[in-house]
Amino acid sequence: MLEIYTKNMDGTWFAVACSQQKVVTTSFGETQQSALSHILSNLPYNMSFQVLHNPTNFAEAAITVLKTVYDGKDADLNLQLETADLSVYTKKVLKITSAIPVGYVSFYGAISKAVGGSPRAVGNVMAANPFVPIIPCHRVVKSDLTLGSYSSGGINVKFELLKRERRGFTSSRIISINGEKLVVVPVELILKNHTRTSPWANNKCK
DNA sequence: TGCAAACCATAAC
DNA sequence: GTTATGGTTTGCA
Repeated sequence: MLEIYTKNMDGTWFAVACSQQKVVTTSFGETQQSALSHILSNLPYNMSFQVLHNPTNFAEAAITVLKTVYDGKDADLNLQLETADLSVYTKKVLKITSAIPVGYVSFYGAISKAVGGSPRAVGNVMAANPFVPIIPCHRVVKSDLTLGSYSSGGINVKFELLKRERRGFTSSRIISINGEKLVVVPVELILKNHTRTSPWANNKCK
């Protein structure tokens, strides 16, 4: 039986769905309803579940990880994620995305070069990411250094997440995961670019 | 800059 | 099966 647990921390609702000591999907949102409905949209249509009022230790621990990542802190990502139902391609994209360190971002195109497929296909995987923000799809941006989009909350949320992940890095680097190489650049580059071009950051529309 | 075409894994018919 | 849809990129005017 799938168990769903939601919790409000510092004004944001976090939600996890777990089964057999594994995380099946996660979410967060402004309201309990938005977090919950996002969770449900990631589940098969008629899967049965129960909403926990008293969390298991595992659910509580999972929520804590969500909150830690959300706050831009370095998290210990030792959670078991249930990926059995995902396609091979999706798993590859999620895996390489999870290797992007805090304080850096990468690009849709860079990821598609590493794992195959096209930038759009990578974007599709991100949009359907079952493990936000544990799998840091907010660290994937467009190659022109603009944010792109963010389906779980919009680009304002993406921007805030990245802002909290600033670590003061100054140069890009290449990380290697399973022999595949991926360029990552300091998140500061994106923040700088965003404040310069964003309509709401400088009070100007265009 | 702005637009159009190519990109390719999924979801929806 | 086939078509439609993107969290994109690139090239060309």
